Amino acid sequence: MAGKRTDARRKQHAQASVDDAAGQEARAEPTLARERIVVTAVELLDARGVAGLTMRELAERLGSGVMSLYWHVSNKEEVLDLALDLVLEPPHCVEFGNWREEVVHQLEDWRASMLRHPWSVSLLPRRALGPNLLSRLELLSRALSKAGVADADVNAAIWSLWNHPVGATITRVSFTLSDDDMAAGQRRLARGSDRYKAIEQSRLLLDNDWDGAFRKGIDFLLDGFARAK
Amino acid sequence: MAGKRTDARRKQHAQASVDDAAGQEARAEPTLARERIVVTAVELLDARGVAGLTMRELAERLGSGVMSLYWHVSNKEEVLDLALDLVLEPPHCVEFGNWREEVVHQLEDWRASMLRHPWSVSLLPRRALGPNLLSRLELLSRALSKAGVADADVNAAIWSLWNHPVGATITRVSFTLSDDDMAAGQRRLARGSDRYKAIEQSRLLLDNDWDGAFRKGIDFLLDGFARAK
DNA sequence: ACCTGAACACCGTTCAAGT
DNA sequence: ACCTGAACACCGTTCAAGT
Repeated sequence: MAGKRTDARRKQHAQASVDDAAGQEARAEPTLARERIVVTAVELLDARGVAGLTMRELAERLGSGVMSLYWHVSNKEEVLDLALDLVLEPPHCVEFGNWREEVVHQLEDWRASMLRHPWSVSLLPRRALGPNLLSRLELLSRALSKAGVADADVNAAIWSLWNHPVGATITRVSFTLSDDDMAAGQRRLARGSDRYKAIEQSRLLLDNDWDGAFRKGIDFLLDGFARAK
Repeated sequence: MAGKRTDARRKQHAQASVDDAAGQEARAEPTLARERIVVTAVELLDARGVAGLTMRELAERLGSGVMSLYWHVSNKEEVLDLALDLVLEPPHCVEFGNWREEVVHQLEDWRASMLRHPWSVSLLPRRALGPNLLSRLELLSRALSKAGVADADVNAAIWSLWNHPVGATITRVSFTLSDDDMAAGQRRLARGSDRYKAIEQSRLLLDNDWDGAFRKGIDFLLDGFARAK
């Protein structure tokens, strides 16, 4: 969790890690192999999940020896960082008339990106924030700056909006169970039906309009901001 | 991610898995070892994080052979499930006068539990929901039933509240960096200072009043519900 | 009913070489 | 500058036995 983050003994080329955004036009050649690795890693993650990403398997898919990877990449950790970041690329900046639509669009796009690559959400908690995540945060901040939220509340407002897709996607992924698990869950609910009375009554776990609930959640927040104004 | 969830070839005693809530008073003896394992697993996770939890290390801490664990537990996966669930035990039901305080209390307690065991939040996405998580969902549903939210919105309201601590805790954990990372992040921001103008200006990443922002987020949502009523 | 050690099929990564 | 295979120190888990 904490880990050894001090990568002083990094190979020189590794300045071009997730960390830096500048200077990406120069020396495009060596970066190419790096990109191939990351793209293939994403494919592998899509196909086999986090547990399926193995340096050995990754190398095989690339038709190279395992250790060749380590010239382009310092770690398996770094492969995960890069794969996560690749998948979270923000949308090209669309200009909407009103800031409300802009916020909704940004958050829905983010959620959609994560749902397209369900492993990404499980990597979110333990990875440092990559540049693409930072860019999204920046875009969100800008959109919200037009909303006229009180100065004292604006940061809290940004974080609340930010947390919504994160939480919603995790919830969605962890509550989307195999049919077996679903059946087991139903049985569990039925067994202790007094314990989970409210859940059963509201059909909370069966009413799976995740998209609608997500959208409504954004609206609740935005309405809440308006009221706090 | 998908994985082999069909545990037909489970040892008999393993009916007493996370799944079931009934029949926990009978035959307390064998369960004791199970509990010891889980408690020790939590200690180990607290000390060394997810990567530090090893069946071998766990056995050593318990003073037993590695394979002894497998009589009480079918998997490392199951150890993680049980550890997660143990840590998410809901608070004893306190009766508040108003539902608003009740909701706030529940969500703050949940967040605090996760922050006490930061590894728990990284396990949330990939584990099925244990009984304690379900209980929390039930308690939240009940508290909110007194809020008078429109029928069509009540489930979306519950999910929005539910997602808030999940997202907030993940954000808090992944933005709480080592000092090294913090410095690196600052440098990154400074370098592309036009790219991250809004973030810098609002001092979003430096203003680390996480508790306050979390609480305000709840209020935004609750105010949003009131408006949608 | 409960515990065990040996063994298997994997991991990520170091190192010393190759071209 | 880029790639490689052998080797090391780990993993989780199966199996066949022990008590």
